[in-house]
Amino acid sequence: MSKEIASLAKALSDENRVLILELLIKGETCGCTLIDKLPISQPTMSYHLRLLTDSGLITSLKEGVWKKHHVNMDKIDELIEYLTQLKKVTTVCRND
Amino acid sequence: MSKEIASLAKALSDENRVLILELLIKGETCGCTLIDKLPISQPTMSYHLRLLTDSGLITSLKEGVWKKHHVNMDKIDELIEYLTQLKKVTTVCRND
DNA sequence: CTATAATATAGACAGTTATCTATATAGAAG
DNA sequence: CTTCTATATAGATAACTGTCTATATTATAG
Repeated sequence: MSKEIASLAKALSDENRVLILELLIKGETCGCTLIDKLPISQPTMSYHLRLLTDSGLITSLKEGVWKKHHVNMDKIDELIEYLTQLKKVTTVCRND
Repeated sequence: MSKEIASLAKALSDENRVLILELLIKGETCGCTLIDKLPISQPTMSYHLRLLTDSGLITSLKEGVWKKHHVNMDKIDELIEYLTQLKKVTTVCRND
């Protein structure tokens, strides 16, 4: 559990990756349009997209020459759920 | 914004730090009791607690010999809020 | 003042990360 | 088949991370 959370958090621990996620979620799907919007080279973008894919936060589908990327809402939900649960624990058990 | 999120995520990107957060939230407050529950040395624990403090995810208060640590719910909320907002964007703008 | 307990700092080190340039691969179009 | 476009891989590199041991600091108690 905490290992999975740490792994998702690691994927989000770089500003460029957070920005990529935002762009993807706003409707961008293709790496080629993303590179114009971030101050990184194409190989670096490829690297970040692979990391995000590995973490499960995005899914990638090859369509001819392009690759379409999508944010995996389940993983976002997983994070929200974990953090929400964390808050609940406090309200019940805090005893200092 | 995305920079702040990346920074919070980075603080959560290590399993031991996630575990520390869970222990703190369950009522633990003192580093000295934490070290018995994680497979790390005292200096390493000190290192993680400092990182968590720097990120704002926990606050630390010296009380005599001990130091009491508390999870900062505002930061947790900040993360939840951001992720929730991210989901909303999708529902409205997705056009692929 | 000295001993004990909690925490911090210093220094070392192996492993990981984000980045680049240069090059390769794969598919589409002429 | 060649050219163009999108993406991936290789190799290099500087910076950062998590960890340790050893030592220092700080506060309490005797």
